[in-house]
Amino acid sequence: MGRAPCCSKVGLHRGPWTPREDTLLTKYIQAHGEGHWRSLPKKAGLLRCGKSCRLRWMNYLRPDIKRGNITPDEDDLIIRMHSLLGNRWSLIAGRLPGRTDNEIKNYWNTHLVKRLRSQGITDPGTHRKLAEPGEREVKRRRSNKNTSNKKQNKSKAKLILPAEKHKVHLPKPVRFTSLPLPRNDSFESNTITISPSQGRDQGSFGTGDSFLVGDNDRYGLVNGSDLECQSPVPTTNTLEKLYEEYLQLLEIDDRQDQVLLDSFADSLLV
DNA sequence: AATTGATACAACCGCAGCGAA
DNA sequence: CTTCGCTGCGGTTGTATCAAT
Repeated sequence: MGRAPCCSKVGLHRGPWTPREDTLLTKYIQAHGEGHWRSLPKKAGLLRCGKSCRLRWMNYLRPDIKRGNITPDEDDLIIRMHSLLGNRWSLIAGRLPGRTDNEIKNYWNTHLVKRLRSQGITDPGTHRKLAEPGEREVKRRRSNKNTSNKKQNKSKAKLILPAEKHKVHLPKPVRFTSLPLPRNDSFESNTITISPSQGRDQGSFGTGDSFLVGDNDRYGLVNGSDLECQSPVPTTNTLEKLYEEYLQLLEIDDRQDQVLLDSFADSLLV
């Protein structure tokens, strides 16, 4: 049983991506578009698994990714959407322009779970104060992965912490443009110039007409003039729209109509 | 200054869904 | 209808960085 691994792991790079790998991947996708992940690494000259390339692109290199701290509006939206959709991170991410499912998942696990618990919500997974029998779950597939390891125990221990410790983080580099990249399409209108030898200074962030791609000294600068610079942050209007949409859903939720909720969730997939 | 623990997030893993053959 | 391969998703792990001691 068991499928063959997505690719032979022999001789492939793993772990953090280097600026050179990022450049190779970006340039290849600029030229050939997304997709065909399996064959992409070879064609792009990367010693990476296709899956790894896809992940790197989707979560980090895509030009429409917005980096930077989650805003309070986004924060609230994530909580509301999670209460409706559960751990369907990709659906939630789909409603937060520029945010990736991985980012939202991480944010949920590192910030929101703790915060909800500190607010007395003992089960952030269901947003309930007390565990209730027969609670509905929007669980996807896996059911019995009994991987209780030290990490998990550690995480559980963390969740007992009474209050979130507030930390101030430097803003992560921001990618401007929300143009969706059509699959297998070229980047003609989305040219990115990456020069790893330039601007290795986080202080460059947001200054002049250039901004960082990536963090700290690992990545180069992108010339802002080469990009379609659109609002890096959803406008208040956008968020208000989303709020309205979900307030309506909350009304539905009040009626505890799971069928409707599920159909809504399905509609998001369209 | 060194060590230890906590935190954040990038990256990996394995499985399910889906379409093509 | 079945099989196979690719892609996408969510859970989990690894590790760099920061804070506390």
